Amino acid sequence: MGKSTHCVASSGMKKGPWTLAEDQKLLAYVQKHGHGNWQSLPQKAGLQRCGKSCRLRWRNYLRPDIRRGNFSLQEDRTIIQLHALLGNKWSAITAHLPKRTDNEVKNYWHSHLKKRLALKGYDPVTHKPKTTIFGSANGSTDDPKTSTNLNHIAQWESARLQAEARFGRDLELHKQAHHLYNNNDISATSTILLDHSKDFGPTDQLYGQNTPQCLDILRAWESILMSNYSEAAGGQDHVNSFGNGLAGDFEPPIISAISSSNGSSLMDCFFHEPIRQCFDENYGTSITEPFTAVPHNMGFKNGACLEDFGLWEIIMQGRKDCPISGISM
DNA sequence: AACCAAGGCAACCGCTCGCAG
DNA sequence: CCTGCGAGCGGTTGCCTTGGT
Repeated sequence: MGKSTHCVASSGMKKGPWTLAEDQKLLAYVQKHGHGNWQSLPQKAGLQRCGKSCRLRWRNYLRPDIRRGNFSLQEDRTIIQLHALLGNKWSAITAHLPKRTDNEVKNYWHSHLKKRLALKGYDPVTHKPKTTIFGSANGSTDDPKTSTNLNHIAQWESARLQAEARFGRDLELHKQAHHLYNNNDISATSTILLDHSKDFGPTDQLYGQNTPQCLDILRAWESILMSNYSEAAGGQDHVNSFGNGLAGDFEPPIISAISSSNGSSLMDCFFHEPIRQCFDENYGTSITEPFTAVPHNMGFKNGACLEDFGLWEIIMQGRKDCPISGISM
């Protein structure tokens, strides 16, 4: 283990809140020279701070690509779902929240989301109901809402296990596909991916070998909810009624996003109405909150967020045989 | 208006990880 | 392989703000 690098207040280093002048000094220095070695930066920049403090200030506050302000419902959901999957891995969670810092997400979790879950009777650590899954605190499951919530939690757990299993299989299959692709055996690559899509649906081939696990579980969960909803709705398509204008079957949501041409946001495509309702019931968020639309200039002409397809983009970059039309590369 | 408690958030601290020598 | 160092991560602290009395 390395020597501790924390700031020593007695050595003349300043601590506490940063002043505007300090911010300006740090900002100016980094913009001109880059941060380079954080340990030596304060001296070069003329700051009475330790390097660690400078690094933190830059990362969490001064960096130009930071989005501040309220978290959208979409971000809320992402945090909650990823926290259920990853636990307190704030950096990993933040990796899926563009322009947010891990510190901000962590604080937001502790001050807002955790409480919301607790308020709804869920353990913020396990994301399971605080009472036993087979009955409420008073031993009754008569309350239909409680019953629904428990059912959703069971579905979530089922999705998680399903996703874990699938992730393992995905990895192996895509290793094979990737190997063949590297050897220019496009035909064999397609065969593997198409066979795979028979089992798991076509979205998987979009991601290539590095399917993000979080998206995988979201899809798994969603597919369970969608199939259940379909049954409950007597086979009628209520799912697509929200806004992406698609008719008919329960298409995998990401494919819905890609094939939609009316400018609907990723929210519209990725999380259909019943899932929002379910989420609202489970986590107490308000569906009346305006959804943050994904800017239409982020990649897909229809508004789907290219960042969500980042790995696929990397894989497909420069390829002329991109299977989906209408995508800006 | 003054006080107090609670909440929110920026910053700190200690530890681990990864890498170079 | 071992050691030292810088960077990153997650938990915690403490100050400031806000809301209630």
